[in-house]
Amino acid sequence: MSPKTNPGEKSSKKEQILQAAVEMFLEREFYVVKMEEIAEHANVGKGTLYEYFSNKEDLFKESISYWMEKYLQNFNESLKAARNARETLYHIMKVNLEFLQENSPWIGLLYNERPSNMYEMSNWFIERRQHLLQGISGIIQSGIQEGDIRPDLDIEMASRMFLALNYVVMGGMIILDGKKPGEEELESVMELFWKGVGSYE
Amino acid sequence: MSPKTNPGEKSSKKEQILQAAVEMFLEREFYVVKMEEIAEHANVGKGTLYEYFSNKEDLFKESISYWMEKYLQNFNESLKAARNARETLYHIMKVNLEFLQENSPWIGLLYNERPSNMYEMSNWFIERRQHLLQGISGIIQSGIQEGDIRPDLDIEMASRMFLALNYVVMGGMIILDGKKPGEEELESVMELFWKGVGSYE
Amino acid sequence: MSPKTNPGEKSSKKEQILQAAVEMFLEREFYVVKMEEIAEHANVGKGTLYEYFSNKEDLFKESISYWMEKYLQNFNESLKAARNARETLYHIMKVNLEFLQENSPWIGLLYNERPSNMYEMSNWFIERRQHLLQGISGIIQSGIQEGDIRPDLDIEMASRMFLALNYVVMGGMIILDGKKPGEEELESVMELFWKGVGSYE
Amino acid sequence: MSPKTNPGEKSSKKEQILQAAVEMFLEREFYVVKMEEIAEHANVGKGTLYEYFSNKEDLFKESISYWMEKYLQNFNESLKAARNARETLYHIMKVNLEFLQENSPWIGLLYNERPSNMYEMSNWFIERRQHLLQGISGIIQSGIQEGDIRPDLDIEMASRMFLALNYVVMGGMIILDGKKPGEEELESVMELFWKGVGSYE
DNA sequence: CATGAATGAGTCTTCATTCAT
DNA sequence: CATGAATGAAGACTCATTCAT
Repeated sequence: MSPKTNPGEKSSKKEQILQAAVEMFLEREFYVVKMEEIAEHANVGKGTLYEYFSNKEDLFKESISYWMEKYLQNFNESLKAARNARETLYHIMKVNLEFLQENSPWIGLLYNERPSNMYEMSNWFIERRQHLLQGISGIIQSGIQEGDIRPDLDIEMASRMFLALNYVVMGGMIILDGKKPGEEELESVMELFWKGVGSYE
Repeated sequence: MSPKTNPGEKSSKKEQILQAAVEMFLEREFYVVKMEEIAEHANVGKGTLYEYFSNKEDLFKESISYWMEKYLQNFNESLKAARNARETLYHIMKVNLEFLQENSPWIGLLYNERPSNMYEMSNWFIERRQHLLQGISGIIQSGIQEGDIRPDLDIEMASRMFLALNYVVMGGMIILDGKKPGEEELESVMELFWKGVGSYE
Repeated sequence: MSPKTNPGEKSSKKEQILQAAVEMFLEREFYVVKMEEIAEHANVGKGTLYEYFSNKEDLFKESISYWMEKYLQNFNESLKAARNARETLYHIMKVNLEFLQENSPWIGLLYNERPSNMYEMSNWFIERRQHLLQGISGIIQSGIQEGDIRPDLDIEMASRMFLALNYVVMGGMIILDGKKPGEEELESVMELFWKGVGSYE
Repeated sequence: MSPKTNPGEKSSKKEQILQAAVEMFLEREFYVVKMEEIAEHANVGKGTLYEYFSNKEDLFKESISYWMEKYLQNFNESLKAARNARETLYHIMKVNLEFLQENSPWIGLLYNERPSNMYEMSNWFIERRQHLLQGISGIIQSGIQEGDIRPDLDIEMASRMFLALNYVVMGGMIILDGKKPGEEELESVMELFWKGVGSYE
């Protein structure tokens, strides 16, 4: 009967706040989101926020981290399944897209190179981004070993390009067009990544 | 007597402000830049800002536009020279990079898909971005006609990808690594864009 | 079962709180001491404070009263012993000093003329202070009757002066110089009070 | 016509605020005085306070200092006139009293030994207090040389006693009784200081 | 009785904007 | 036109107090 007896179903108050906070921070800028709004959105009192987070910045960091952690879990799961490089990347792109659609168009936070004035946070982001890049680099290297990917490319650059592609897909399709990309579109993007734009001359 | 009588030597007060404003907005977030700072930086009184701009948001828009217009001029010039698609794109990438290095790492403003809460502004950006995309689409289409680019690709997607690549190149090299990308790196990026990552099967 | 069944060994919860509260209020300002801190210091829950005291002001008053009552007991005992005026006053000064050293430099609360904005409290203090003044007045009157004190002085003023001297002695020696005044210093202060500064003309 | 043309008559805005602030801080505790009230009392906007003082504590310090400086000027002038010790001290007491009546009953701030938690301020006070004590010590020493004051007394203690007496006079007469002490009362206090309470046995 | 999680009224402080000079 | 002193609306944060358990 107590809220604690049902831990899986009813999130703790801290998570309740975290959930409300990400939603707002992912939609609007840090400076525009007001603590009071977050409290309202989370159905708690203004003071309660400060029971769990020492200040706005802390709440911001923790809420973004909270969300990003979930994103990275997703990403890591995509890496596990044994598949060839192309399929793995395709799968990542797909799962990624689904995650974003369910959650928020805000993976930009992760891809964005923008140097925030919240330097501490910025470092946190850069680290996570490195993690993503390394994961992708790994796939590309496997791809090279298996002969699927040409061995003469700049691996790091290619990884970054893949990240950017996700960004493009996300940005172009979800945000701007507001449509859920189907297999077709994903395939088209993968083709670009795989074959490039050049024609066989 | 008018400040315009000396156009080449002394920029008008409005331009003076504009110049100071971009510099600050390109470096720090909108909400962090204070009107007073801009006034100081521009060597004018705080009240003077309001002689030329109705409010902070307006100053922001105008100053960013001012800067972006210069960027677009650059971009448009890259389009003019008669060259094949690949050379044109390469040239755009190069000039783009140089412009950014001389100015600021902030082309993110242009590439960023992030929907600002300044919706009006956002639309302005989206329009300019469309202009960029159309320019690139044009080049790609020419490329297709000339047989340099394979005709079966999704042109819009490819254009977006090119934009993202610039962002990635810029972000990865200038901001994160702090190094000036040379011909070599640019070539490597173009290769990726052109050939993709896949090996010749 | 009641906490009072063990009166000597374990003080009641109320006294526990009272004790913790005085210690804090005597050291830091009313507005700086937080209810939560008091609760922690007293090893009780925050809510428990409100079981025994209706609010912070009440707790303040009661805790200060609690402490002051102990002080007044001390004072009253000094009055009892049959001695001549000078010895009694000397004794008061001495005992007073000892009490302060064992407890806190905060007799200022009692001597201080400062009108607090807690007017109710202020009245309480003034009453206690009157009690002190009356006790001292009584001694001085006895001294006059016994011929030890000159009969032409302003008794009330002299009483106040004696109080102030205690304050000055206390303040000057304990707080500022941080030294324990010995018989010598006390004697020197009594001399001043007794003979004044003037030379025999 | 401009307010600046009449500098002696109409105080600058900073002084205007300072004046309002002392009045409030001298009457009520730091934590009880609200910035908004001060602004109202000074007839300026809330924001204006922050044009001249960086925060509440700063305003407090500056306003108290401002007032105390005026007090010390007064005190120093009392020292100048060539008179014998007793007359000088009497004069100090009198002028002191007048100053307090015109200004505020708050010289307690200066006499008070209470260690504030605003340590910086506290040091400032202690220094000023030392200045007072030294001034008085000087007078007492002169008195000894001139044979008016007995040479065997503890000069520092006597100085402190004199300060305390002023406190007593101030507290007892102005604050508690609310009456303006006349020559008679002052004389009575001086007598106490001079002759002490003891009778010639 | 005891508790401490939850609360929101109340503060200080910032800063875009105005307007008298 | 140019200025910067003045302003107050708005927001982050604190903490005494309540109340469900």
